[in-house]
Amino acid sequence: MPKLLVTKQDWINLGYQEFALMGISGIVVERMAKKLKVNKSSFYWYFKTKSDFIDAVVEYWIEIETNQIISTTEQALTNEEKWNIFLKITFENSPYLDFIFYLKRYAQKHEKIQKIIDKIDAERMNFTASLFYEFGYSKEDAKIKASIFYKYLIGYHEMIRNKKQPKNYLTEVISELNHFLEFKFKQ
Amino acid sequence: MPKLLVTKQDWINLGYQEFALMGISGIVVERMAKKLKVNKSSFYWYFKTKSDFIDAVVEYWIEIETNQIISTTEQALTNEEKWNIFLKITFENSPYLDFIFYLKRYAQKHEKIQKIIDKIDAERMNFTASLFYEFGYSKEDAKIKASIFYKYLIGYHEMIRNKKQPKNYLTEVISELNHFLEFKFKQ
DNA sequence: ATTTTTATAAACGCAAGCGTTTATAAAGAA
DNA sequence: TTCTTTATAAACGCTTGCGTTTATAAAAAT
Repeated sequence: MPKLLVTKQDWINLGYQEFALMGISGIVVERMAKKLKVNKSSFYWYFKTKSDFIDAVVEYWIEIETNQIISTTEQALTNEEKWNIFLKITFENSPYLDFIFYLKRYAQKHEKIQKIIDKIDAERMNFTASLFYEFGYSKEDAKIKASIFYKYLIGYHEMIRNKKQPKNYLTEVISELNHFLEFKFKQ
Repeated sequence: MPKLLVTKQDWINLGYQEFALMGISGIVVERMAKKLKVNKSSFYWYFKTKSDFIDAVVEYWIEIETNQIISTTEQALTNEEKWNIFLKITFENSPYLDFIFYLKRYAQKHEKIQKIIDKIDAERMNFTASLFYEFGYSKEDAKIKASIFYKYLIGYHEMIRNKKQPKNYLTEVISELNHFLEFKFKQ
């Protein structure tokens, strides 16, 4: 084989980035080829169709997005530490947060994707609920609070977009969370 | 003049619809012309550029979206009635809700639009806060509660998208709202 | 009754994007 | 060493979309 200029993963990484920035309309083969400084035939070598490519990108997103949140949080030893890490990870702004936003819109016409999204949303919600349960809520309350928390989280990110997030952003967040989350750790 | 097939407002209405469905990538002159069963020269007759068209669509959105919510709500006589109308209007699903979401993404590269959005968001938030103030909160509390409410509202719509909203959706909503909104009306 | 304005059609040239086909050079396998 | 596979380049045909230009018919103005 010739010297490999661009790997399959390079394409997926870029696709992930572009989709998070512009959604499905950001996935433009020739433009991505230009960015990777390679001919588009590289794309069609690795992926039969654009649709296959999207699938690969989504799979990659699943891998890094949710799994990382869960595994990172669960590394913590104490509940308080878990909570702090969880808050930091979930509320910290990132250019990739829009990925799921655009994916939900894309899913309007792609049932398979909608099922994936429902699964991911449920996983996140369940994980949050399990955290809240550990923190002292009953199972039922934990579920309800997680549901409210998740919606608040989405709204939060929607409101801070295109704004720079201050260093002490968690202070304000926690203060608002306290309006519907009662558990408190020693500070 | 010849018999007018398609008015300027027809174009704007369609643009409004398309943008709410697909964002900026939904504004495609020739596709819209096909939908209106007219030649695209009609478009370029009314609008010098696509950018001018977007501006007109945004202006239209401002007109009908926020103003309607506020004026409809304020028609109510009692506080309880206001609250009920407000809840119904804000939580009821509509295909046009995505307009502001896509507009926020569009605003990433259009500062003028971002300023419009900030203004609208502030207006909505202020209106909500003023409602909550009427309902008994202090001015400061009303502001905080409105801020939480608005985020919850956004998250709610993000979560029910692509799902059919049950008839009694308000029951669940109110039950969750009660976790951070204390005011209650006689039922 | 002309003339002007209005609103659309038809056609044009151009750029971008899709997916395919053909060519080719480097690496690995035989 | 020859043969095969791998990864990319170059070129092609086709479609979509942009914005412009030219033509034209109906209504309004003169």
